[in-house]
Amino acid sequence: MSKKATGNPRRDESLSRAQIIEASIALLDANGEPGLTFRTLAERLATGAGAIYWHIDNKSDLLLASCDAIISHVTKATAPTKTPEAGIRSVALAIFDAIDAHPWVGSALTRAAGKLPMVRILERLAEQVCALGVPEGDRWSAVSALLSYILGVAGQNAANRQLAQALQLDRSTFLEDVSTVWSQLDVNAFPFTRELAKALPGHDDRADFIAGIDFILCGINANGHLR
Amino acid sequence: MSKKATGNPRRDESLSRAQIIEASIALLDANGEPGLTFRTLAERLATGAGAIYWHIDNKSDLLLASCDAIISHVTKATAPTKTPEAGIRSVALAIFDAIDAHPWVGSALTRAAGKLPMVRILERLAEQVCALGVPEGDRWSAVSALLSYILGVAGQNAANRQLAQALQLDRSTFLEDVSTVWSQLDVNAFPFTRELAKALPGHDDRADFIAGIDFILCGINANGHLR
DNA sequence: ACCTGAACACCGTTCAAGT
DNA sequence: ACCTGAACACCGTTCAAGT
Repeated sequence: MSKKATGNPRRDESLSRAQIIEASIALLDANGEPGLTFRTLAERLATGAGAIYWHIDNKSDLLLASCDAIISHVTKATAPTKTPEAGIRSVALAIFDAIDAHPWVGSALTRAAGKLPMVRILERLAEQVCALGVPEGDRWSAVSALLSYILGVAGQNAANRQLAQALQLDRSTFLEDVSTVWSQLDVNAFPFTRELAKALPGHDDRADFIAGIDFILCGINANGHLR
Repeated sequence: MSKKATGNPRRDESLSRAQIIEASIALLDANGEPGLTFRTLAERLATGAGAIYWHIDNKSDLLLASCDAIISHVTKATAPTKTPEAGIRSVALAIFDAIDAHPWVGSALTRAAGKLPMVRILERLAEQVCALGVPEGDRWSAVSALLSYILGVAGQNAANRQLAQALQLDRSTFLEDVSTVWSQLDVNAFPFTRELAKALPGHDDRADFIAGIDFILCGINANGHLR
């Protein structure tokens, strides 16, 4: 009996890029960024480590493609909204939730400057900003502010999640730990942080996130009134 | 003649944490994040790789400490400003410029969730937000929005710089390259991005950055008027 | 107390060799 | 055309042994 016939069933069809990305996402979801390794990936795909390089350029290509698989799904069909403001909130929240579900997407997004995943988000934002009536010359700064803010929250959220994961803590105990550290800071040097520490454990990430979006929307609209 | 007496002059005093951090920053500035290695660092400090571990916990500790050395300097004494708004802009710009000078600080900041460098920025922002007259209950969302935005731009800027550095391109040719890629995207799928591509090469990062800060400030102030 | 430097357990990536 | 898997050139980190 050949090894191929029984044990460790080999794939029948050849490896595909889509298969690799799917397995990559599974690994990233399960064990975070350090969980994605060419060796682990090869094992999971029942192939050799080098085989992957036939379909993928390198690790950063793999990470980018995995990130794009998530983001493209999220930015695809969003339900039509009554106002452009609501549209922006809905795009933003969709990304927020995606990163909540896949923390590694946050850091991948930050490193994919100008690449497809970022562009997908940019496009949806620009679409709504345009619908808001912002003239072409002012669109860039509006879109760029929204994008930076979204990516900023994305990055921070991802970092929080990954740190909590590495320390084997759930979200709330992690926040409590940060809160206690903050409240023990030097009173003279960090009076405000000590105050804010109280609010930290109870706060709602998602609500804070849209609050920020609304601040920016307010600024964008106010700029319009000046014209 | 002993090796110690002439060649490769050994340090006279023992290694210090400050020395290590100084050397670490020099390496990071010179060759970016991949330029920082325990081996290179040890060589530069004329010591063994393991010696560093007597003073530093691990690489992430080293990166955090290096980042904090930059940020603490930047957040230290800022000139008093006429308005809190100006104060916020000045803090924000100081960080923007620091990351411009040390791109690796941007990514380090993103990964240092809740740690000292982030707290230093948070404190300065909270101070000014308080001076703005925002009541304690509303401060967190205002500070958090500003912080997320600043860290978002920080991260993106750092990513751009590091990518450009890796590709051996200067800022303007890098932006032009991104711009051409964007303008070649599918018209149906990315009409807005194609439009924005035109504005990309000419735009002023720093001006865009404060434009975003002003959007948020506008939102924070408007919230006050509702009370 | 502080340092040395070999050794360990990993990485991503390459490439001759196979089918 | 696609895959194999050993080999290469790195990493961060540890630790017995030194001073």
